[in-house]
Amino acid sequence: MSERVTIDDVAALAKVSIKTVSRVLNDEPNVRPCTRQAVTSAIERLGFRPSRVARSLAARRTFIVGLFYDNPCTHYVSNVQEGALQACDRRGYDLSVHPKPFRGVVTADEIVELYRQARFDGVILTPPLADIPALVAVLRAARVPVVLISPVDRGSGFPTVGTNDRVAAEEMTRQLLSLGHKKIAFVSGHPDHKAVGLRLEGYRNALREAEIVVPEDYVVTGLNSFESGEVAGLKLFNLPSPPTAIFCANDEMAVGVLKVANTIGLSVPRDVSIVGFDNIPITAQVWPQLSTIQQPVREMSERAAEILFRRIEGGQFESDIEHVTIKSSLVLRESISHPSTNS
Amino acid sequence: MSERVTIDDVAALAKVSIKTVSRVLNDEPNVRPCTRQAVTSAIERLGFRPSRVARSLAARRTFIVGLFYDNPCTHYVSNVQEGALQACDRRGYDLSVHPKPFRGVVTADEIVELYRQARFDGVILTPPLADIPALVAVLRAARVPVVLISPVDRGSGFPTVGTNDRVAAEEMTRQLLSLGHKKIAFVSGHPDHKAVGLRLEGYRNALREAEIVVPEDYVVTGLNSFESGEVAGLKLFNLPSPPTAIFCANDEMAVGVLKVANTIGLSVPRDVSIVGFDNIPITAQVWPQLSTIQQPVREMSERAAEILFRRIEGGQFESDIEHVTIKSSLVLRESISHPSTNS
DNA sequence: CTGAAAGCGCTAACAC
DNA sequence: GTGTTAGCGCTTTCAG
Repeated sequence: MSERVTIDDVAALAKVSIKTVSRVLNDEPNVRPCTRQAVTSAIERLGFRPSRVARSLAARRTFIVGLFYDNPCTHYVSNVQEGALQACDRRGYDLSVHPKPFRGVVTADEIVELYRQARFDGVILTPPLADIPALVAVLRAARVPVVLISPVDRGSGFPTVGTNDRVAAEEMTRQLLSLGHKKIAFVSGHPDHKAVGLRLEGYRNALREAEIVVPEDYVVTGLNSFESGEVAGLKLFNLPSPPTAIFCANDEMAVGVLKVANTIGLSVPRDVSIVGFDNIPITAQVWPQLSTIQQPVREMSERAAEILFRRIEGGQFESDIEHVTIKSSLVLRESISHPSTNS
Repeated sequence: MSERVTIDDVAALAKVSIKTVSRVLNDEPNVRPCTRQAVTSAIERLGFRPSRVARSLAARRTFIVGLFYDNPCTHYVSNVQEGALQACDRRGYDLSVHPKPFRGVVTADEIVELYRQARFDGVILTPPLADIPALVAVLRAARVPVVLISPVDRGSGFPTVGTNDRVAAEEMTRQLLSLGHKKIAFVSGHPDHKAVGLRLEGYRNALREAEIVVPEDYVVTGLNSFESGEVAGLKLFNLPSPPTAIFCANDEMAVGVLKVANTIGLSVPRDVSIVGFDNIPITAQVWPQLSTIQQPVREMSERAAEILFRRIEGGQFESDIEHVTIKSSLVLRESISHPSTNS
């Protein structure tokens, strides 16, 4: 009822030792049902809530995991958070979120610092932070329990969860090929993001497989932003022989390309097909709706959190490092069709 | 260097008492410069980092504030988080984020529970949670230090930061009137959101001021979502005498209306002007770009956090309750023009 | 099955 | 200026 009820108050009321109360709180065995009952009702009557702070100090575990990110895409971040939060909820952990602007090695030290001061039980890293070998190396050296969300699953020494960016990009490219497109361009993304690099690879693989040679000016580099998509689109549409389909490494750029197409009077998909990657909400709200690839971001971060919990709780015994891949899938909507005959 | 360096190790190395180390750590006065120097270098040499957990337990303060929200809009939430995070960073606080699906009073108890177990120093509430009197009342009864982000600034007993929704909506409506529109419709939002209610009031005020009577079927109710905007738009366009301008209580619905307009072959703004509210990124990425109202969400939550810190640190003396309003402003873009003569 | 005692690593009074 | 002594509210040996 009143302000500060402690475990001692409960023990006194239940006429047991604080150790017994502690046992009940932590669902430990070796407590007689009737004792347990007495403790429970004392807790109830006093409105006792154990202090996480005190528990953390004594148990030397905070039940807090740190989530570090540096990603300009709101939807990506928000999905990562939701997934992690959900997993945390289930397991009684708290999440501490930390947007860290990418500044190379400095950031790594900041993360270690926070890990040590705040005594996180573990840390989750998302791209592009998870893609920076130097940063990851510092965390390893500091023996921080980390799980990475990253398409790169080798050599980090940490468990990783990712998706099959390359294969999904291959599939989407094949989809365009199967519609009859031969002049397919690609707007690649920010060089720091490994994932978008893999998407470019997938695109190239599929075209090679179809024995189509891509003129180099069909591959333009964007920066993952809407604006960079506009620039890229303009460049492609002004080519002497413009493409009939444009595959963008992410949705924001695809929307940029779409807008430019509309602005200069091209009709989508009649004059040009456009596809993106990520399936952010806007792809379903523009006109025409964009075809894209659904990335299972929530599931990925949920999974990452679960792996982290297992390692935390498994202690040092869980030494094998797992790499999980969760599949992305095509979302086909209005923005694609057969190429028009006059192209 | 090694795993667990404590304040005792530092004290031993610096040949002082732990209290002196503590003084240095907390920048307290009454330490001779040379002693301070000795401590500092001992800290440096040992790589000591004070445990926040231990500090929290001893000081009976966690330096953590809880942020509770239940808002479907990703951009809103993300801006609130960023603002709060920034304020926290500056003042050495941590933020603990908690998406709480609105389930009436149950949620209030959950918040109190978390506050007591996690020992937050304070709590920030955003709409629509902050708009629920019953919920707020429970927090008051539990004596939780709270700051609300809410357009309603009276009677809660807590400090509040909000924006001038009604006045901004009045201005936007006047803007449409000044372009010559007389048939202006309004798509209102979810009834649980007080802010969108105020926007409707602003719309009505401006029309009353202009002595224009609005037919009741010009005001339709949406649910703040894109889809509900589509439905609302369809309804309005099918009216015997359709409006020449549509004001939506938020941007998502405005985008829905815009999409429907495009789909049924109306040209915006030639056939109909459309405006939204919030200035989310998509408004600048659709074609034509939407006029809207810029809500200073980041600044609001930053301010809310600062007020909370002041109250936490000011103890019980800071008893006056402040209500801060940060102005919203019009963002005029392509989606509005004079009504065409044939309407 | 249960309890006594000893911390966890820091801050807070109050001496000196 | 600085140190001593108590805690903060739990978990954890280790006896019983």
